[in-house]
Amino acid sequence: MHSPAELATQFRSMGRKLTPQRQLIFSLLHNNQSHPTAESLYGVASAQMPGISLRTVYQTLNELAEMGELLLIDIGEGGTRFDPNIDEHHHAICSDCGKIRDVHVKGASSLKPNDASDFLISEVGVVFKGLCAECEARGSKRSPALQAKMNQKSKSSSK
Amino acid sequence: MHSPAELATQFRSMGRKLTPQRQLIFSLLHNNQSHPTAESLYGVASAQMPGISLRTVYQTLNELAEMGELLLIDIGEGGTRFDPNIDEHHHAICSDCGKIRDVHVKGASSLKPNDASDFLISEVGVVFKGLCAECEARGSKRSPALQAKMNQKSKSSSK
DNA sequence: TTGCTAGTTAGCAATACTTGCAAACTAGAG
DNA sequence: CTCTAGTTTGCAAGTATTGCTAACTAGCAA
Repeated sequence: MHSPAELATQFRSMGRKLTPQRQLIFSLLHNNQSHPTAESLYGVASAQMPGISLRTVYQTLNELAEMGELLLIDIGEGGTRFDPNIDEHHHAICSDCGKIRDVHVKGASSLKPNDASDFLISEVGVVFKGLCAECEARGSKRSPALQAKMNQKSKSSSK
Repeated sequence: MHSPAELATQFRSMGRKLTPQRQLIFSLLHNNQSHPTAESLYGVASAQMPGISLRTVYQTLNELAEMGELLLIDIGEGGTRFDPNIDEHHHAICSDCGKIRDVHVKGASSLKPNDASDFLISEVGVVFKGLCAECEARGSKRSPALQAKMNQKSKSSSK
């Protein structure tokens, strides 16, 4: 994502207005590596600007995504995550704490399905699931049942 | 996924009952490559067993997933997709028609993030986005804006 | 075959996430 | 300073999924 200042210019040049709400969201997103959900961003934003609406957060997030300044990640856990990092990268998701980490993968962009030569690839995404360093160190272990349940669709793990 | 007959045995051996509803769902899932949503399966199931409940479809699907007989795929488009193919494989998703295709990728399992050596990988997933042969042939082109919108979170594209 | 009971189903309420809508508001051009 | 197109809010509505529970039934045992 571009810097708040650059985004400001960009917004104006598109006939969009630079409102305090948008400025706040830009700044909260800048250098944000936490892959926040709309809701979590709203939480932080509310602290600094009481009264800001969740609707506005969603709206601005969607606008940024449309402009290609944000990526949307959907890991099937609660809501959509927003990623201000738009360089080519991939994700490592901890199945225990749910944290998502940006990672780089050598050779990822040259991957090809070996049984779908007729598919015109425009984008390749790699997702690693496993344990992050902290959870591994903590010796975190869950019952296979719970683990399975989590891998499927836990709606509340990391909130 | 195992055959309906094998699943029947498996269910019973776990103290679960083999109901007509479950049998129907097993058979609808067997050799199903369409990556259905719960809703779409419900549609087909209803045709053959009027009165079956969507709740039951969800329930059975979740049970199968817990047993490891199904994989859940979440592509951030409408609902969760269920994949009876549980062998190692990956997915190619057409950004135009939304279809998901199972593909195999040589070397995928040996991919590693090159900047997260402390992450303990348990699973690697590769997703290709692009155009399937049909959509490509049809010369399908969408406006960049719409395209962006679709990539984000279209809730109604392929239903 | 019958009866019993643990496991299931159906249906609706409830929840979580996200968007649609309309009225009130405001950034920024002139 | 004015005006207006673009914004923000708050709430209703929509979609996807699960919780709850009364009625039902598969499958065991007699």
